[in-house]
Amino acid sequence: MLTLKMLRDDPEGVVGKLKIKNFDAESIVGKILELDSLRRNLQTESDELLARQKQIAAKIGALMKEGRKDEADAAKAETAELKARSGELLERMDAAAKELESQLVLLPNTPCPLVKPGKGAEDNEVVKMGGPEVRLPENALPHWDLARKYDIIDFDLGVKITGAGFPVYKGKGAKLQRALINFFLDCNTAAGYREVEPPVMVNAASGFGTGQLPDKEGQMYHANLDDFYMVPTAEVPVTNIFRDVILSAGEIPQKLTAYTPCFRREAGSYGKDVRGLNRLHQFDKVEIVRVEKPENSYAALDEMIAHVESLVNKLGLRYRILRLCGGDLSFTSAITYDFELWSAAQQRWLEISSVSNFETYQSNRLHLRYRDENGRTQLAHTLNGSSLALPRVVAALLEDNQTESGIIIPEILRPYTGFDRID
RNA sequence: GGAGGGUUGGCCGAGUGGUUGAUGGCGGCAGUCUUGAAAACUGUUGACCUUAACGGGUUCGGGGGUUCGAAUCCCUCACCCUCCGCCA
Repeated sequence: MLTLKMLRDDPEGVVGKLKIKNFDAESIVGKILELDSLRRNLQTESDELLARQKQIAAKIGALMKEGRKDEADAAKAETAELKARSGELLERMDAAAKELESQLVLLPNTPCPLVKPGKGAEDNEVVKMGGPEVRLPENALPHWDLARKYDIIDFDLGVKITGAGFPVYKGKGAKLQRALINFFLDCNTAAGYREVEPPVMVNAASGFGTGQLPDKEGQMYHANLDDFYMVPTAEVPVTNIFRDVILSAGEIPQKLTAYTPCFRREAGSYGKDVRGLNRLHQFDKVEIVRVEKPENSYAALDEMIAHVESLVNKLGLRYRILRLCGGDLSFTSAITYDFELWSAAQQRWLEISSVSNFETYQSNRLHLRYRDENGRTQLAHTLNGSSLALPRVVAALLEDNQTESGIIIPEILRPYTGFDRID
């Protein structure tokens, strides 16, 4: 969430920036500032009362020690009224703080200056195109037909076992998944990211820390009995490693990578968007997460983009990089670059990576701080990116590399797959 | 799942109702000594809220209660440990 300081220092600025996200923050910001000053006044008042109560209690202690019981009893009477008043004040203060928090959580992150206004996906800016042109053979098939033809991904079997969106990978299909995961992890660790294997279920505090809760509750699978959530992305458990942490000067930056299956309810999706591997309820993804000092976070973002681009290039796939416009930015992001692969058989771009800087939006919720040169604690910046999400990489790879004699595995993956084609 | 024992500052560890935000040790930082380092000695060293500042307040796993006063008593939740049961 946004920091109160930001809102106090420059409320108009925040409202203006949020307009770029097509978010009208005017009334919420006004309410927050009102609640903030109310809360602060109540606190000052209540602090004074508490200070007096403490003084009297200390006096009573001293009197009791000296055996002056009558005087102590007289002092006790004094506190009765103070107690009642401060009790009431605390209640009001608590209510104001709660209300303030509930309003603050409604505000999305402000976009950084590079983000342009726009309504939605159609206004995103293509910042780069790369990779070879795709030339398909006659009668090229979409990946769901290829999957059936070579018996490598079984969507119907997944429906039987669980439901739609839970495919079963078989044979070379399963091996390809494992190869891609290992390939991506190896590339990431070679680039200095430390590998972690986190839990794939998280508690509510973690969901709140990265911003999935409360507003995106419906996107996560929830285990009622234990109040755990299936992770929608490794970002959640990995970033929460740093919840309530103060990093010392030597511990920042942090660069982590993790593979996890990801679980998304995707309520409301339908049609060609969800066909085959295009949108699943369970899928595999390798993620990179960074914790940076504010002054370094944009350089880190550029590094992450270059790194993800290097992965796509190694796979030899046609891609483009988009800078999302304000209207398409996620709630928590200050800036996001999307990577998309060209699916020639489907004649559409498939999103395979999203690289974002959250600045202090997550760290404020997480209480993730670091100690600066002066020994003061400051909120750190968090960033993350997919590197990469498997299903659509697999979709594009199957479709774009299909030939009469089977699907050609990119050279770089062969040590991982142990085969050079699927046929 | 059953029974019992725990949770104190960066770490270890005292503390069972009255200046205890908390003895002591380790670690960190600064200084003395030393050519330098080590050792020794001295000092210093949590976080958060509020304030222009002085100051004030909160914080001994979380929440609630008793009391003039709670790290200390009571209730409750979470987590950890031990034993039993179950088990990849």
